[in-house]
Amino acid sequence: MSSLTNNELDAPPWLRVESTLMSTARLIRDAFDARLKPLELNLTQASLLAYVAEFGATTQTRLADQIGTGRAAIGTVVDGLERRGLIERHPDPDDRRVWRVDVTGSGRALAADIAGVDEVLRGELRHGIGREERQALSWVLTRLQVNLQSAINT
Amino acid sequence: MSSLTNNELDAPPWLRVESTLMSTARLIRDAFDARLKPLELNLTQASLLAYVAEFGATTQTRLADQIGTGRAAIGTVVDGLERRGLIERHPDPDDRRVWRVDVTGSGRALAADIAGVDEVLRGELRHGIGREERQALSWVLTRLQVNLQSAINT
DNA sequence: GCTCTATTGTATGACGTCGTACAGTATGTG
DNA sequence: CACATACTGTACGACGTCATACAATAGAGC
Repeated sequence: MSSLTNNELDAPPWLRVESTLMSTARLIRDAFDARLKPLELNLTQASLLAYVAEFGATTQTRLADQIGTGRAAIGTVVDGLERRGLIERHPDPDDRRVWRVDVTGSGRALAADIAGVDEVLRGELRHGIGREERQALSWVLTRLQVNLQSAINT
Repeated sequence: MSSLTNNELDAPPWLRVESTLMSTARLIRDAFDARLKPLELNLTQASLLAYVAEFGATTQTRLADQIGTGRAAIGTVVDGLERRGLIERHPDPDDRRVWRVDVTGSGRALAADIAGVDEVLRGELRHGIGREERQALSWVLTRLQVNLQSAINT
């Protein structure tokens, strides 16, 4: 069951806040996956479906950028959701290379469930964390991303 | 190239701070992997090696708990590092089920390089982020983990 | 119009991790 | 001592993602 990860005491000293952040990210994925399991979706599939339901017919490359995964991976995700009849690929009249990925009726219904799951879970995650703390978190994360980005490009 | 992930504007509204956190975690892994590449190590391998170098002969299950991955996966990581002569498996005189994973001479040398890489990179990541901000970040993350843990067990 | 470059989606093989099942061993209980 | 239960490391199959290479198509420059 591993109670939290005991990051403060005997974690390898060369990974502290960073490792806490990464284990938190894993827990977020686990929590969403657990809540989405009744819908037979994982977080990636749910993100894709929700995005298409929200913004309408979308290119796969755009989806890949939004979800944060490669184009190849998105292709298989789209395949799966399409097989289940949740989305459809329509040809784009203006660009014959691309598919316009759009949500179907049952897909839209499922997207509503996803939104419900999401709202409930995110409510739970806010317990004991004030608005200004969340904003501070967001700010530090953004700043961290800037530093990380320039660290990677070196 | 994707500049940062533009999470504030057109990210799916049902994922905000959480998605920022997850993409930050991915960037952390990427940054460490990039810096560790000259040593031909990824973050998991480096964590394992550094931990053993720091705390001495260690059980694989303990390593799995510390690194935050399953026992099966740790086994293959240990295999790889052992093949490269960086660590050794010694039988435990008191418990014939377990291996005592210990670092070799060359492993210890490489662990020193890892520590150097780590210190440099974490220094870069601190740019523009004050001590109290880092502490606040750590606090919120810990609190988030508590909420996540109880969300998962439901 | 033609040519060169960029972009889209896909196929393929690889990697890292997971979940499960398993044999070997330890530990507690009668 | 015998037995049941718990734990360690491993084998195996599965999944999700990645990197690369590719054909088809678009767009820019001549």
